[in-house]
Amino acid sequence: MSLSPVRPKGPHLNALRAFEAAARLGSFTAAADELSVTPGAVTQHIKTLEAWAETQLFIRNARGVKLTPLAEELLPGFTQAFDQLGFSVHALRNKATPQKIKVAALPAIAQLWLAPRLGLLREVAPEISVSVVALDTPPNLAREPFDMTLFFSGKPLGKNEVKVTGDCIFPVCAPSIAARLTRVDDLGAETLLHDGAWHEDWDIWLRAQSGGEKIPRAGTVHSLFSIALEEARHGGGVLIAHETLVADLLQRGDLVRPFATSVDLPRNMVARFTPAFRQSETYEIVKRVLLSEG
Amino acid sequence: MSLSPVRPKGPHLNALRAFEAAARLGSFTAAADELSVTPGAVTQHIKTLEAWAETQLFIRNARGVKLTPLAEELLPGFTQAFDQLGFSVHALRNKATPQKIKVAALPAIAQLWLAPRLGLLREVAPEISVSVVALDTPPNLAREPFDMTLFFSGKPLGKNEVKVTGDCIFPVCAPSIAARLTRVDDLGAETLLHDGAWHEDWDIWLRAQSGGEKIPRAGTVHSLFSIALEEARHGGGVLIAHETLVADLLQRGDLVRPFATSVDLPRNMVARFTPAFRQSETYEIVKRVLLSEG
DNA sequence: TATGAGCCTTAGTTTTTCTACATCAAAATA
DNA sequence: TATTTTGATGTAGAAAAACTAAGGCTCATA
Repeated sequence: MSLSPVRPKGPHLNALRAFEAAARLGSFTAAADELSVTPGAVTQHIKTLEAWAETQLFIRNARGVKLTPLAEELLPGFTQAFDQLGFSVHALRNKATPQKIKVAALPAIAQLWLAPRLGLLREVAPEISVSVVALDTPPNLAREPFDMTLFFSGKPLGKNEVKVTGDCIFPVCAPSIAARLTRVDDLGAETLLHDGAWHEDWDIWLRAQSGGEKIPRAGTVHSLFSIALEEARHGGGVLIAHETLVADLLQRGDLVRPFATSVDLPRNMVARFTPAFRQSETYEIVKRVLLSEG
Repeated sequence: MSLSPVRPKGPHLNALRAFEAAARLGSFTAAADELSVTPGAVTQHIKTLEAWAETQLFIRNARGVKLTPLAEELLPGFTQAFDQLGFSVHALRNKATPQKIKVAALPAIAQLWLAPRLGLLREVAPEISVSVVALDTPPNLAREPFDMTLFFSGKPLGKNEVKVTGDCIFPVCAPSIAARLTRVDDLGAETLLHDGAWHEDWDIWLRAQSGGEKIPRAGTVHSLFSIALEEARHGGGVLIAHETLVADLLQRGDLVRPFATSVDLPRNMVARFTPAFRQSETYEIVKRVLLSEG
C-alpha cells in the first residue's frame, strides 16, 4: 500500500489514436500515413503507451509488426470508440456548417469529372460551398474530416457507397493523329501515353485486340492523368483513356477515338459518404446534382 | 470549388475531451477539475474547437455557461465515445497488469478503514499490489485510471456500486476525559472536535439528544478527520466520530464512547468499481477480502 | 456597495509532438 | 552471395500544443 500523493494520469489520447490506427492497419507506416505524420511519431506514441500500460502491444519484426494477443483483443473496443468519436465530429461539422462540404477525390476525378459538375451544383444551390482535396488513395472517412470521397473501386459496394459510373478504357488522340491510324498495328509507330498509376491500361486494352500483343508497350508515362490528357490533346501521342474522364473532350471534338473497341474494367467510380453527412439536408441535393446522369 | 492543397485536419482530441467534460458538467471550472487542469486551459480548448467548427458551443454568462442547442444535441455522442474509450483504457490496464489495482478513496477512509484491511489483503493475496490515492471528491471512474473508489454516498446504489457499511456518528474521547462526562450538558465545558468537511456532525448528534440544543457548537476544526482523531486520542477534546472510522481505536481502548447514543446518517460507505475491473480475476479476491465483514 | 463565483484574456513557460536523418535487420531480388 | 527494399527505431532539434499564473470582467447576492 503506497499512499501516492499524485493523481494518476491516463494515457495520452494521441497515443491511443496511434495505437488504434497501427493495430487496425497492422503497420506503423500505414498508420502514420492515415494520421498524416511520420512513422517515427507513431513509434514514439506506441512506445509511450506500452510504457504506461507496462506491457507489449506489438511484436516487432524487421519487416513490419504483429499484434500481441492482448492488442488483438483490445483493438475492437478502441476502434469502436474512435469510430463513435469520428461520427460525432462529423455530426458537429455537418450541423454547424451544413452548407460547407468537403470532398476527397482522385486527382483525375477531381479535375476531369467533378470540376465541371460543381458548376452545375453552384447554379442549383449557390449556398453550398464545396472544397475538394485531391488524394492518391482514399482517406479513412471514419477518421478524417471529409464528407464524401470519389475514387475508383473494384470491391462490391459498401453500406455508404453509391456507384457513379463504370470504368471503361479505350485509346484517344488528337484528330490529326487519328487520321493516320486505321489498324491496331499502326499504334506501333505512335507514342503511347498513359498515367503512372494506371500503367497496365495499355496492356489490358491491347491484349483484348487481335494482333495487339505485338505492339511495344513502351511509351511516355505521366504522373497525372490530366497531364497525359493535355499531351494527347496537343498531338503528343495516343492516350489510353477512361471514358468518364474524357467524355467532355470527346464531345467537344478535341479528342477522338481512333478505334471503336473499348474494354470494361472490373471496377466502378464510387462515391462514399459519411453516415453523418447522409443525415444532413445537403446530402440529397449533392447526390441529385452530382450523380444525376450515370 | 477551391482545390485545396492541404489535407484538412480534424479537431484536437484534447479539445474534444474538454468539450465533452464541460458540456456534461455544465461548467468550465468543473471540467477543469475533472481533467486536472486550470479553467483557462478548458477555455482555450473550447475556443479552439468553436473556431474549428465555426460555431458557438456555449453561451457565456457572467455566472456560468449554458449549452447551445447544438452542443446539447451533440453531447450524448461524445460522451458515449469517451465512455467507450475509457472502458478500453481500463481494459488495457486490467489485462496488462491484473495484479496492480488503483483505488481512490476519501482521505479518512483511506487511512482509517482501508489501510488496516490492505494488510489482510496482502496476507491472502501477496501478488496483488494496491495503490491508494486520497481525494476529497470521487473521481469520474469512466475517465480516470482508477479501478475502484471508496466514498460516502447518500444516493441509491448504482449499477457498479456495493454498500460497504452504513454511516453512524457518536462522540468519542480519551478515557481520561470520559471520566468527567456523565450528562450531555457536560459537553458544554469541553472542546468539541470535528472535521471541516463534516461540520454538521455535532449539530446533528446534539439535536438528537434531549437538552443538546443548548450546547455551544464552537470548537476546533481540523481539515483532516485523522488529525482530529489524533487530537482526541491525546485528550485534546471530544470528537464527533464516524463508527467505521474509529472501530479499531475503540476496540483497542484508546478511545471510548462517553455516551451510548448514536445517530445514523442517511448515507453509506460505498465501493464503486469500473466495469472493466469487474471482469478481471482480481475483482473477486479484492471484493471478498475488503468487503468481508460489513 | 461590497463580495464572490465563474469565465475570459494575455503572456510566458513547460510539455508534448513531430520531423529529419541516420541506422538496423530481415526479406526479396539479382 | 551481394544488393536492394521495406519497415521500424533512435536521437536531436524544432515546432506546436497545452498549461499556468495573474489580472479583469460581469452578474447575482448579501
